[in-house]
Amino acid sequence: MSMTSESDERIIPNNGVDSTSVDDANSGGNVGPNGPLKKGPWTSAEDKILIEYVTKHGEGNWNAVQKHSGLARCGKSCRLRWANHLRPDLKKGAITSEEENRIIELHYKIGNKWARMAAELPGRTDNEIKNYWNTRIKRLQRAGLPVYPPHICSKQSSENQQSENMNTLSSGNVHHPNFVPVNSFDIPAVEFKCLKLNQQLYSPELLNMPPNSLLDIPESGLLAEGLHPSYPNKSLLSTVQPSKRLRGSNPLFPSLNAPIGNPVTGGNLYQGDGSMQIAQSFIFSSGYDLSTSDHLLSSSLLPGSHAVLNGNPSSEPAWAMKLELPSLQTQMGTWGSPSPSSPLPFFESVDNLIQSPLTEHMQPCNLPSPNSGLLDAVLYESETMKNSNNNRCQQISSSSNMTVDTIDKATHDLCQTEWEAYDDQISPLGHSCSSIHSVSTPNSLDEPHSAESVPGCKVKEESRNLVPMQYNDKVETTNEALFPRPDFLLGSYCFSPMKHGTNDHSHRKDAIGTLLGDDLSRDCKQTDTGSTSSGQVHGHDSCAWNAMPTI
DNA sequence: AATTCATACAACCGCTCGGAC
DNA sequence: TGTCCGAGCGGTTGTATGAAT
Repeated sequence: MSMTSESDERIIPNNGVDSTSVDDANSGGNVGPNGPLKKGPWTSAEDKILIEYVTKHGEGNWNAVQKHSGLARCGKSCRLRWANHLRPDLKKGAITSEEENRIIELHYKIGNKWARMAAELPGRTDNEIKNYWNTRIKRLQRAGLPVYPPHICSKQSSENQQSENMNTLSSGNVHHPNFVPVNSFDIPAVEFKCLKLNQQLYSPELLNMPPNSLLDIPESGLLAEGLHPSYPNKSLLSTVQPSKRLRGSNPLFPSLNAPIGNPVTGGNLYQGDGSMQIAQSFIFSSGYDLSTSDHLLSSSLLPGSHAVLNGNPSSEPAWAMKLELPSLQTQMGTWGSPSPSSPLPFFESVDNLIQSPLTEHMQPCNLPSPNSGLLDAVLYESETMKNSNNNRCQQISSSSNMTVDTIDKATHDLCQTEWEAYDDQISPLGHSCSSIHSVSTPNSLDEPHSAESVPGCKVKEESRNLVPMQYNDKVETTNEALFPRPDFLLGSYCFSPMKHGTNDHSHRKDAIGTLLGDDLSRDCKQTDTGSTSSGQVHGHDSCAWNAMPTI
């Protein structure tokens, strides 16, 4: 566009006001050492200065640019300008059809993760892709066309089908030739235990649905609960991503960087990214070939869960929602359902999801991680000790003594209740989220029923409260609820060696100390103060934990 | 020719994260 | 351990451009 990089004798815009003056006027109090920081379009002179600076000093330390080069631009602006326009490796010109297909495919899989999409498209920037996508979405929406071409969907569906035959991946066998554990450690089985659960939760009907139809399924309930929010994904990613950081898009479990199921507000509706991206990011960051990664990915996760907001009880028409939604809503209307506005097919599937016999899904969760067996054993022992000592907690959690059958029944009742209550919701989609969420995740402190709602295992309340997630204080509350299982914690530890820092060790010490009883009183206290709901979930977690070999 | 509208894209903004201190 | 700051991401806004009326 001509708006950038005119000569220093800038073309005066239509409004007759010199843009330089405008920029200066808009600088809005941002004052650098060289005067007010300029905003607005870059001039070629500024570009030149920036290029020279970067050539000389390299990328990074952007805030130093204005100091050393005299450029009246903030570091942020410099970085953006360089990344989006001045980088020598940028590919100019229109998006090619191949690139377009790739973008569509990637968006189908990972949603609005522009930076990661850009990483998959050499020479293209996240901004470029984002703009392209947004305009494309608008165009398609206006035309009433599907966002994702059928061939993309069919491809994904077929891959999903194929992936069903790859259960071994989800049972801890992650030794795919292309799946090279970074830093010479295996992927913790805890991760794949949960993946397996998810895989089984995803019925074929669900798999064949447009992926975004599943957006209601909270990641926290289907996958994230087995994962640690502060996974040292960055290190993993760094093996394939030279860039310093692709925050959000890169994290191995990006969704977990964000609050999952805010226990106070009753659930973060924006948590939708994760169930898909957890694995996707993992695949990406593991250097796993995308074409093959689909198997792994699909075996555990459905693509398209990126589209968030599905829980938003909005009464607006689907197309009126945020851009990311079309991938959910419009797909439903376009391909999935004869009635574009009807969510019924989706709910039918979700209903199956909830009503399906989770008990059997829990069974495979019992295999200890091949590489964490010792720690698991230690933790299990600590758990056993705790069981004997922590009667008070057990009393508080009366559900701890529930039998499997009892819990199954309770769960069934809960599901019934939830789905009956759905009638009262403005948005059934939104409630579908909360319904599943209530079964699978602790999204609210005032849902004690959920704690006992998970079938398939005896719930060990104390185990749920066992781990004080000090790993990441920002999600501590959530973590306590979502990742209470010791072997889950260990799962995070299995990754910890990759996280360079002093905290890992201390975290490990803290957690193990906790597991060995340091926090018994805390556990009880938490339970007393309503954290009973913190365990309202994770039936499979508890199951896996419960089913661990007794020492 | 003037106006309106849609499109494309650059740039900004708010937020989060991780590292340094 | 907490705070600060740099870096980066995703969403949004602003604006030039072209087509349609």
